[in-house]
Amino acid sequence: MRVTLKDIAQRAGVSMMTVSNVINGNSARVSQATIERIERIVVELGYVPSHSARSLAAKSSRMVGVLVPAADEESLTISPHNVAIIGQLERELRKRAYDVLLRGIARPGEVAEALRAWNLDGAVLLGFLDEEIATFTAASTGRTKIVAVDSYADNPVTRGVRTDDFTGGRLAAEHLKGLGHVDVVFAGPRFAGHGVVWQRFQGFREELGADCAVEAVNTTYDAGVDLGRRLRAEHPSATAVFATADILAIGIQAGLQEAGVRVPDEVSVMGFDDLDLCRYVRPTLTTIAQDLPEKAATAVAMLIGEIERDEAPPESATLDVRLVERGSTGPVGGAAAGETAGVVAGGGPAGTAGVGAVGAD
Amino acid sequence: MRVTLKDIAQRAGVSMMTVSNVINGNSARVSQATIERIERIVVELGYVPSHSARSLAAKSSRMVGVLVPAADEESLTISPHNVAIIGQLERELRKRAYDVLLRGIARPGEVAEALRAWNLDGAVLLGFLDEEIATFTAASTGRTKIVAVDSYADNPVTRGVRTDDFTGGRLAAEHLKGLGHVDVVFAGPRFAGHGVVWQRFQGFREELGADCAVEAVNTTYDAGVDLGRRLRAEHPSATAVFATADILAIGIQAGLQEAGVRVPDEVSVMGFDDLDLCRYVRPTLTTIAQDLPEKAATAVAMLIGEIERDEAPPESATLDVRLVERGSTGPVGGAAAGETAGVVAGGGPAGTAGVGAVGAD
DNA sequence: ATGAAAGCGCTAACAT
DNA sequence: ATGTTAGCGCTTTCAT
Repeated sequence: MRVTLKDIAQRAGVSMMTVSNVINGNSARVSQATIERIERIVVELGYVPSHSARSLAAKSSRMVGVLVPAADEESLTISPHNVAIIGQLERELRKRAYDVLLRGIARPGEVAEALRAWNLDGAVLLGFLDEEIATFTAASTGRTKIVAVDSYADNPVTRGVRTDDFTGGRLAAEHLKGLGHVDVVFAGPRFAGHGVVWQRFQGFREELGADCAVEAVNTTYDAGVDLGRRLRAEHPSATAVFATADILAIGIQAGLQEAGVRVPDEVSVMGFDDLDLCRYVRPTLTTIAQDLPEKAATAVAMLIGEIERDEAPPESATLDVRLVERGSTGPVGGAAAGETAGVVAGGGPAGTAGVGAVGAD
Repeated sequence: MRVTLKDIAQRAGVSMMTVSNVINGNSARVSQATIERIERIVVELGYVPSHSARSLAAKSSRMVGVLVPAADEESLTISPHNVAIIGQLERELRKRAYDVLLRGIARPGEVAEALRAWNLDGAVLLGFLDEEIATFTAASTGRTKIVAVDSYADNPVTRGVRTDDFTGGRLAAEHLKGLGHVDVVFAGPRFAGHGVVWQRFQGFREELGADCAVEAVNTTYDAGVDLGRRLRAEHPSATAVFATADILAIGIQAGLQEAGVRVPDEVSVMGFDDLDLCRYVRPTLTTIAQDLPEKAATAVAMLIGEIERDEAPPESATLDVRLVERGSTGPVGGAAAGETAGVVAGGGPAGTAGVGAVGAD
């Protein structure tokens, strides 16, 4: 059968509590000699603590939930962006000896349920909409600390880690404007007066200093292809598209090319995230990069801070973004136009050539 | 405080056991009237069972582990292929009311530890090497049922779900041979006399009916690029490459193009897996497809079968594969050679013969 | 059809 | 520096 604390205690001729203290590193209360003896026996017998028992007896489970949206009970298609984060979260949590419960959420009520069922110490909410988060937290979360990634739904029980989406939008506009683009399409999922997409739009719009068409589309490759195909017909004068996700941008680019539109010579395309994917496609995708590992690390640090040191709920964190120029963006009018503006194509990476060239508005 | 069984019992004027039976659907032992009364109170009070307590008292936890390799304690970079599977596994398990513990494994001992610490009912091992699995299972796994995905390490305690890798290799060779390719390079991670890669190689080699060069490279985009760049120099006469993973093939293709080699006109490239990625690149990637959702569903079905019905350890399952032809493979000698069959093309410089792609240069 | 007792493996709060 | 006493919330086993 299972090796228990009691077994160790008997074998060592001490009480269970002493063993418990040794196991949990409460060495202050035990003599060096017994510590060593117990540790030897633990190894010898191959003792593994029961987390269920600990979770039941103590107020903590050393387990945190990573909760992701599950469209319906039928699917859990994790977005490439969330995928990257989950891996990093697991790694950060494991380093700190926390285990991870991975859970798709189909109905709002499932959040509170998951938290209480396993007596989770904390939870990371990944990519939920602001209004969903409000719903979750309305249903009292008890003692579980919560951090929301990629959400602007600040409220008494939820802090967040997010990218500086507003600045990301600004940088995108700055880049496109610098290349001479004025007539631009903003493509992303439908948004209202808040949330990640809204922030990006605000920043983009403000920096652009002009109106821009908005295309509400799903964040998928296929939706992008569809938009790319009809872009010329519906926005004949547009010279650039800014998509709120790389996967969408890549689809748009493919749709454009399929329709015979040259990228970036006729239409420039930008994405957001800087997934590995951006380097795989042709032209390579210009995008706004966010530091995913840091995002995960920050989320975990915030969570653990609250859990272990019972720190005051920290401020929500906003991480920096930066522009990554690749091949999918170029000066208005195409390479030719860029060159007549005075730049000598020297063998530098495509896309960077035009930046200084078209500088004047 | 927490709502417990006891609270429900008191409120309903019955014993805890009756409530417990209702909660667990043991309706045979309770009258219809009390069932309804109890269910009403459960909802009213918002009762959520404690999984820790249940796991402790019962012999089951209704939790299964999804264990993935973690190169070192520092990283958990889940491969795109495993990522897709994890999402599907979670979905299948959630449908059956099992929770998922996601755990990166850095040291062999961590497997047994994870299983026992949480009293897991089962575990899915994802993408471990055959020899690693042997190590895990050597350290007795107790009552926990285990299924290994993508492994050939059959042994008394581990069944597996795998792709028909041998046939996959055969199909690849058949396709390339049909296009006239004879001088071909096999690219994949180093392999010995067993395992996924070995199977693919065996099938490939046998169908090809000729010797072929083997390039041992890591399964990454960058390693692929590197190989692509030097392919012409090191294998001047080769007309095709078969890579054991899409991501690798995509890198190879990029490296080739970068070196001025046209794909597929001068060199054809094939991958394995059929990730979404294959449709995003140009030319689109010909590959061997495996049904990932089915793979996950099968793994879960096997696991649950063992857990719940205590079925005899089933046979390991081998899933079908099929060829998906896209733009990265073509007849030896290039489109020109193919055109003798009747097709006239624009003879464009870039190798953009992919589906729907129009020459953009 | 329902209940009482015992304990799963552990830890918190006090002893000593 | 170590031991004792009570549970944590649930299920099992055996009554009734």
